[in-house]
Amino acid sequence: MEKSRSDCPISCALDVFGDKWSLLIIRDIMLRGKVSYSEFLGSEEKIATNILANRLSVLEKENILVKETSPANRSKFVYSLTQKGADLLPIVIEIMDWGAKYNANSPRRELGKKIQQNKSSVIRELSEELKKRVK
Amino acid sequence: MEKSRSDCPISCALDVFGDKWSLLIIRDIMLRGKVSYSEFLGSEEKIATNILANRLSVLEKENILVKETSPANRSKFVYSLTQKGADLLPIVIEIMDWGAKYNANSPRRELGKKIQQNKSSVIRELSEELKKRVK
DNA sequence: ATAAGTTCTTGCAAAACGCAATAACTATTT
DNA sequence: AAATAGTTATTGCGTTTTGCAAGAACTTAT
Repeated sequence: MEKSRSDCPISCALDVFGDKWSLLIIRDIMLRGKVSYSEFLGSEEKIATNILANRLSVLEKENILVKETSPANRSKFVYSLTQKGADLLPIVIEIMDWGAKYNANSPRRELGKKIQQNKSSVIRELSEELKKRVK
Repeated sequence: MEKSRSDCPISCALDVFGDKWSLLIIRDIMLRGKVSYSEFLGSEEKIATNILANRLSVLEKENILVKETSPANRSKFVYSLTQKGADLLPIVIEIMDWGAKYNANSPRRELGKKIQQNKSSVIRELSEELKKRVK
């Protein structure tokens, strides 16, 4: 059993994804269609390989991600969200909205504007999409 | 200017509060009526004094918190949320909901149950409350 | 003066991070 | 079956951040 700092749900959640990288991996899977180690490595934030390997193993252990061999290429692995992982969607969307609102260098693109106009419908629709590929 | 990893709003947001402690301080102010250094130190998660001092200065520099001398006790400081800080409320509430849903040791109390029943009304009402004491 | 309360700094050891190199594994090519 | 290429890690090492204990700086109360 891992040590948790307290029973506060916020504290427990931060014990899992309270760092600078975990939610970016979640974002890549959730919003950018990325599924593999090399695709995560390619993201603009340039996560280091050892950090990526560590986060993937933590997220898998926490049952947020599932790792499977790719059906197309059997030397490749594919990472998918579980329902627990897909349920992070509202958090990711809220963070995206706040970040876009308060960072001048983060212009809102299609999704960002849609969030601004009707956040709950974005969450509802993306949630349906995610449901189709949840493991 | 601080180095930001990318212009992605999620990445920029995590550059600010993507750690295990910042959102717990925000929680204390937002939901628990805490306002002072010693009150933050007293929280059950037991943040270290140097980490607390560092996080408070970062959050102040990022214009999420404002530090003022207490009107009641002039040897004391009081930390308040800015509008930018108060706008973190939806994120905090969503994290709280997710944490309560997936952590068996986080029983839902009054607020947790209210979030489960009608999340958007909780956010709306608390947002109004916060607006009254925003700096 | 002394004591007590509050906020913050310093020193030091431990853990996490960042970067480069390279290993392990599978599939493909020669 | 040897060599090559692609994917997913692991290792080593130096830097940064964290965690913990001690105590300093400041204000107020006695």
